[in-house]
Amino acid sequence: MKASQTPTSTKDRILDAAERLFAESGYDGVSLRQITREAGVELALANYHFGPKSELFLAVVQRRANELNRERMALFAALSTPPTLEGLIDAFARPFLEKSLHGGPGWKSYARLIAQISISPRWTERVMAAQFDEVAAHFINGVRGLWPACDVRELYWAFHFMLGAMIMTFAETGRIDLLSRGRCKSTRLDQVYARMLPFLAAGIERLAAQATPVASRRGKRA
Amino acid sequence: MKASQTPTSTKDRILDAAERLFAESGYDGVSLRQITREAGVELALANYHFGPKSELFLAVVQRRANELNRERMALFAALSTPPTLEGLIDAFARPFLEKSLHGGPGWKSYARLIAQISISPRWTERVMAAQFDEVAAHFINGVRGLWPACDVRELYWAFHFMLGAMIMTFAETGRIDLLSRGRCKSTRLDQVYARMLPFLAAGIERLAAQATPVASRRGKRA
DNA sequence: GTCTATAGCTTGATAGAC
DNA sequence: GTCTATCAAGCTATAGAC
Repeated sequence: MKASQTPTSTKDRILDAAERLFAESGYDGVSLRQITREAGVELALANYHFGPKSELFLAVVQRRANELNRERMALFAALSTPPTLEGLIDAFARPFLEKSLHGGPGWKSYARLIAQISISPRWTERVMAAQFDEVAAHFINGVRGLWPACDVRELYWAFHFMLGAMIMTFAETGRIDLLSRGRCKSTRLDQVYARMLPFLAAGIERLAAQATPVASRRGKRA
Repeated sequence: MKASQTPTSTKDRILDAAERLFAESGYDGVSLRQITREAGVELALANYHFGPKSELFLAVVQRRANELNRERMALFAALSTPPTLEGLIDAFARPFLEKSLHGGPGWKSYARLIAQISISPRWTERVMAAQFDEVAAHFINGVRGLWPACDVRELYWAFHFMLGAMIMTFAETGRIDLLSRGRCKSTRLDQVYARMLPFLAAGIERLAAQATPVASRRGKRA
């Protein structure tokens, strides 16, 4: 974007540090002092550039949300017509996977941050709905095209379950590593992803099929 | 348990208030002053009864974890032999559903608290693994009995996705209410649960079937 | 844009009287 | 077990010099 050899601007240094720390300890678990210390800048600069702490938090979320949404929309646009269900799920989830795997450590932090926000009613409306509902609606519409006679509510619920599984996956909590005594590794996102896709596709298919009148069923099969 | 007409002990008043507030704002989002004020007791009593704040937090989690685990184990024990997959999922998830629906407001708070803890690596080992791994292993073993030739790792991952969907459901964030413009209601846990069960069963079945050598497949079907 | 200095509060924890 | 009082540290936010 910016063609210059300055290592990183003060604003970006603050955003990076805030992202890392918020992801680790949550909004209330981090102070502006910790953030500016980590960023190597003076305390007062956080307020100067972003205003109050809550605005800094929103700025952290927004920075990557736009990029994520753009990539998701691009993948939706590139799908075959009609798309496959797995294609739709993949278009929604893959940008997160790719960023987390190859986008640098900031994206890993971001994934954990989104996980916290997704779970907390406190940020649901201001952050989740505001940033992600448009793309979510796009996904739902795509699935709807595959089961036109299915009650939409089933598809909303299916999306809700999908979100839960995705968030858990990208948060990389390490829980499954402990439970499986090391046989599974949360950090091997590529391996988890390869299982998540069929798991979610099967779940969505069953819900949709159950709610579709037999007379109007297409011969849909994996 | 305790046959007395005392309304509630100081310890329980503190636990109840802490549960409600921690669930709402997270560990760092609540002060001991808020908790004791809400409980109607003096600040110093929190420390007297529970020690440092972190210990109070653990006490809040443990109080209901034992009850939950006991009920889950009872349901596992009452399953048919061999159990059905939906029966196993139900045994694991239903206690949470019933408590959240009819156990009083404390259980609703508890559900949100567990959601936060499940997502945060900070509490994964000390809380989630310590409190819930035993029952989780029981669940996995049950599923394993249904697909003896299936690689266990697939079942761990399936459990991981299931947890994500469950947590998202019981947290009742209201996200899906906004996204669906009121057509779905997070608070109608009974309705969500009726969809969650087949969704998860289908997902687990597909993962297990994919990883099971064709030669050893039983004629398993919904 | 950056820095120092500080105001005004809140925090977790405890000491000591009852 | 409960209360009051308090400490030392941390917090967000800002005013004002450069």
